[in-house]
Amino acid sequence: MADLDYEKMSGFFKALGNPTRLRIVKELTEGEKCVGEVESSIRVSQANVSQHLTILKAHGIVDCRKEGNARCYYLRQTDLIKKILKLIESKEA
Amino acid sequence: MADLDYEKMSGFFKALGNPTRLRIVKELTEGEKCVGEVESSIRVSQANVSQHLTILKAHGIVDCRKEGNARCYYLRQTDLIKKILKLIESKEA
DNA sequence: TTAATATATTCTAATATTCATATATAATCA
DNA sequence: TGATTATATATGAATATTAGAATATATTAA
Repeated sequence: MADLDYEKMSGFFKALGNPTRLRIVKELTEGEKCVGEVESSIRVSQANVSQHLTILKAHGIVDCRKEGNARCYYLRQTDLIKKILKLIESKEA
Repeated sequence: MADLDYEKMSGFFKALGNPTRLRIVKELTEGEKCVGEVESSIRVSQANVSQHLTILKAHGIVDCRKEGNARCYYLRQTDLIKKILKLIESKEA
């Protein structure tokens, strides 16, 4: 196996290593949502949601598209993310 | 599904969200190693390795046992960790 | 064009992380 | 016992993260 890019790999974990971002990601496993929808479902300020989405996007976890004056965010690799979350959720303490 | 503990889950990701800790974890997927062995394989100072191992232990990722005056660290859930790492490693950019 | 809506960005203060240095502890050996 | 080996912990400086407040931008509606 070739050398792993630990910086990049750890960056992925780091992006998920914040409770608010994890909640956002979990919301998006249900499907694409715009910022306002995420904001109201997790009850975090619009600015903060936007900041976290920017971080998730920078790490390649989400992407977005415009729709009117809204921006719809979605997971880039839904299956991968779902599998990982499932593994962690099933992990006993 | 019951409410998820996002603090705890994100703590798990956060623990893996550092390149040095990820390298340590990767080393331990090969089997139990004592601090000195980890130190020489990843070339990080003893104190720093110890600090990172303490963090990994606090998040339930590793545990350790004494053997003489050495301490052997091992993954608590080897299969789970291996599965997760494999998923991430196979993920395209 | 102006107003309203949706989202992003900038700035700041509080807090957390990281690594290095120095020191402490604990087990083994002579 | 004292010396050595292996590991852990305390401290501090540099840096990063976080959330909130204020403001900016972009799209749509009037």
